Amino acid sequence: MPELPEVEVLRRSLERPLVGDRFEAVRVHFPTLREPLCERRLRRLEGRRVVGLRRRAKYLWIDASGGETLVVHLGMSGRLTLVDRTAPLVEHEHLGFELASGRRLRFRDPRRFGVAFVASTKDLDRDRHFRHLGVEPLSPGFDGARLAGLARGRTAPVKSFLMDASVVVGVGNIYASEALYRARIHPRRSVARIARRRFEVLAAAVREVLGEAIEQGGTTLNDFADGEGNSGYFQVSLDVYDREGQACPAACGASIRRIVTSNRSTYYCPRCQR
DNA sequence: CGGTGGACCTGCTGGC
DNA sequence: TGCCAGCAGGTCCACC
Repeated sequence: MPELPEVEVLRRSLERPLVGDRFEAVRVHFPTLREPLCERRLRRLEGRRVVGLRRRAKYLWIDASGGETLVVHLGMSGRLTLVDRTAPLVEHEHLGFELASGRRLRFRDPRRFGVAFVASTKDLDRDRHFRHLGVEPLSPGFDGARLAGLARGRTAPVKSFLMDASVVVGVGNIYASEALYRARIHPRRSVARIARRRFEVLAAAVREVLGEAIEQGGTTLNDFADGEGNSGYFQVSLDVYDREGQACPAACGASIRRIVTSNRSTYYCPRCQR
């Protein structure tokens, strides 16, 4: 489900309601996620206030008072929503945080690819989940020169390269296809055969598509929703993703094609992208 | 080291 | 109508 824009939309939607609230009780209902939930660690949040929300890659960091941070990753199907504390448990509700305000932060994840844990705030950057991560695409350090440098000595298809979190974070299967369409680069083109100038175009395309998706509230294909349950709108602006057989939006006369690269569906225009 | 393909899970859809 | 293969927005790891 969620790539960088969806996690950022979630972060923004939760920031106002959560900051200043206090964790009163942590309930682990079903600990089996990609990494088993550690109830003992999670309960260290009890009694602490929320002081801020940050995002790193596709992870949400909820900083609590006393130097502890709740880290959440939504995997493919995870949802983090605010509900009334008395709302009934739903299927696949693994975890709930009861808040002093009378609400509950509910974490539900049918496919169980998500992650939730508590770590010391000051150690986050050295945590095994984060220490290998590459550049944030919306940070000033991300540009064509940086991408070209990271591509040096590599031969992978550009789509795999864009989705490699040790290179650049947050770009998943939807936005990789979309950025490459905007940059007019064929997804199978080796990064060894991309000129410096085209890396500038690609970096700009990545920034733009992620930025626009955030403004539109993210992409809701099936079930993405922000912390208040609102769906996104960017799905109507997707140029190629899941549009196999449809006319290229540039009206070039070709239709969108679907191929599989490293086990993921990839969409592109065979005429516009070279 | 870089690159690839499969494993991990449940649920929905489309074709027969 | 009902069944089932195929596919789904992520990440990690074994293997070449």
